Amino acid sequence: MIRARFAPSPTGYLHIGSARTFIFNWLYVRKHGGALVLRIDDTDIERNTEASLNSIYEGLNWLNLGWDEFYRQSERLELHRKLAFGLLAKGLAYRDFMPAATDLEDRPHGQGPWLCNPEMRALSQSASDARAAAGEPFAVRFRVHREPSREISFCDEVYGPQSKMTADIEDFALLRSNAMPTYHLSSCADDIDLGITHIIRGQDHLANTFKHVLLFEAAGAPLPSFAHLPLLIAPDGAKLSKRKHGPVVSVVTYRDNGFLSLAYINFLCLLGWSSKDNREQMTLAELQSAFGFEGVHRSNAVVNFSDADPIDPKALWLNSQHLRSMPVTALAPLVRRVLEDHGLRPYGDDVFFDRVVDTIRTRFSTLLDFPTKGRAYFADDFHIEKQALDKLDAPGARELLRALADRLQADPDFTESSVEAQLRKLAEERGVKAGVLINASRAALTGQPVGPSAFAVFICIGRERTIARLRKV
RNA sequence: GGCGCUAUCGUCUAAGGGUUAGGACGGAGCCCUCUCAAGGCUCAAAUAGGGGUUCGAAUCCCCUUAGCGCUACCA
Repeated sequence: MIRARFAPSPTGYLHIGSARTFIFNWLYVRKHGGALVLRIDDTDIERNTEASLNSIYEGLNWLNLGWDEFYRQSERLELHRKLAFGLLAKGLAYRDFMPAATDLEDRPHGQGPWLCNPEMRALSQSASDARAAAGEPFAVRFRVHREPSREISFCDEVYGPQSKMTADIEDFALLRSNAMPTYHLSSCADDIDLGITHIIRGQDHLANTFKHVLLFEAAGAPLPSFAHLPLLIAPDGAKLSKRKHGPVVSVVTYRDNGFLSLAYINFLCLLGWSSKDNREQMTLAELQSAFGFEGVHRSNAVVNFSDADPIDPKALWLNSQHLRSMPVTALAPLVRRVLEDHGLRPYGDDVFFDRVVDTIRTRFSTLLDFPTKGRAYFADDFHIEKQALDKLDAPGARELLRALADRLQADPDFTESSVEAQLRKLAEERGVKAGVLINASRAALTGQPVGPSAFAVFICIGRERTIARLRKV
C-alpha cells in the first residue's frame, strides 16, 4: 500500500511549483492505489502564519483533487522531540551550546563546508548533561559519522543512483535552542510515524536527502523511495518568487483569471513531465493512467510569462481546449458562478443555458470571457463595439434589420434553419448579399463584429430579445 | 569556496548509436467561411563549446562554459 505526502509550509500562498508537487503526488497515489497525506510543515513558528495556511487551502481547494489524511506538525512536536532525545541518549546526536550563527559569512569559507563546532561535538556526556541541567540553552545536532568517511547512497526514482561522502555532510540541527524541531527532524520523524512509502518533492531537497537517509537509518526505520521533481523557474532562469515575479507564481491567480482547474492541472503536468506518446491535452483520468516517474525530466522547466504576456500562452491554449471539449454539464455550473460574480443571471431554463454555453464557448478561452465578451447573452445592457457599429451603419442596414424583425415575429418556428431561411429570403428579395444582413444581425444582437454563426446567435439570444434588439438599432 | 544536479527550436518537449532531429504553444502564410475562432495544410525556428570512443554521436566518455540546488537553530 502506497502512502505519499504533500507537506507545504505555511509561509505564503500556494506556489505553482508546490501545486505541481501536490498534483504529482496525487496522480501517483491514485494511479497505484494508496493514501495521500496532507501534512502542514509548520515547525518554524517565526515565519508561519494562519493567513498563509488559509491561502494554501484556498489554492488546494481550487485544484479540487482532495487528500485522504491530514496532520499538522505543530501538533506532533512530542513525537519529533522523542526521536531527537532518543538519538541523543544513544550518542547519535549531541547538544550544541554555541549561539546560532546568524551571519553565514561567520563561517570559515574557502576550504570546504562547515561541518560542526568541534568543541561541542567532542563535549563529554556528563559535561553536556551538567550544562543542560544548569539551564543553558542548546540545539541538538546529528552526529554524522565521519571517521572513516562513509558513502551514503540511495536511488532516486527520477535522478537515479545518488551518493555522497559523510565528509561532505555537516552535523545538521535536529532541535533548535527554543526546543522546536527543525525541518529535517520533524519531516523524517513524521514520515516514519505516518508510514510514508514514497517521498515525492522538489529537487531542492535532493541534496538534503542524504541527511534524511542518515536519520532514517539512525531511527531504525526502512527507507522510503524518493522521487525528486525538477524545479519550475522564471524566464530569467531565477527561482519563481512573488517578490520578483508577482502573482504569476500563485495558483489562485489562475483561478481568478478564469482558468478551469483541470486545464491548469494539465498545464502544470506538462512542465517537467511528458507522456510516452507525447499527448498534451489530457483529462484527469488520462493523466492518472499516463503518469510515471520515467516521464519526469531532470532539468528545470521555465514557466513562460512576460510583462506583455503575464500568463504562459500554452496554459491559455490548454484552457481553451478544455473549455471547448469538456462536458457542457460540467462547465455550465462554473459559468453560472462566474456570471453571478459579475451580477449576471442567465435567461431561460437549464436546457437553454446549456445550449448558450455550448455555443459561445467555441470562441472563448477562459471563464471570464462569459461575463465579458459574452455579456450580450446574459444582459440587455451590453456595449456596442466600434466595428459592430460600422456594420449597422452600412447603407440600409437598420431598415433591413427592422424588416427582418417583422419576418421573425411572423415565424412560428424560430429555429436556426427557419431563421436562416427567413433571412436569406429577405436578402434575396431586397437584392443584398446575405452576408451583409448576417453580419449586421450579429452586431445588433451582441454588439460585436465577431462571434458564433449568426443563426446560432439568434437562438441563443431568444426570440423576444432578438426582435427587440433588431428593432432598437 | 565545497558538494551535488542539469544542458535539443523563443517556451514545453520527442528521438537513449544510423531519422530530412519529430510534435505542441507562440509567430508567418494559405484553405475553409456570414464574422471571428476552431479545424486542415505550409513556412521560419534547436542538439551550449571543445576533445575523444565508433564505420557512424543529440545519444557513450572527458574537459570547458552556463544555469540551478544544497552548504541555516528556513523549508
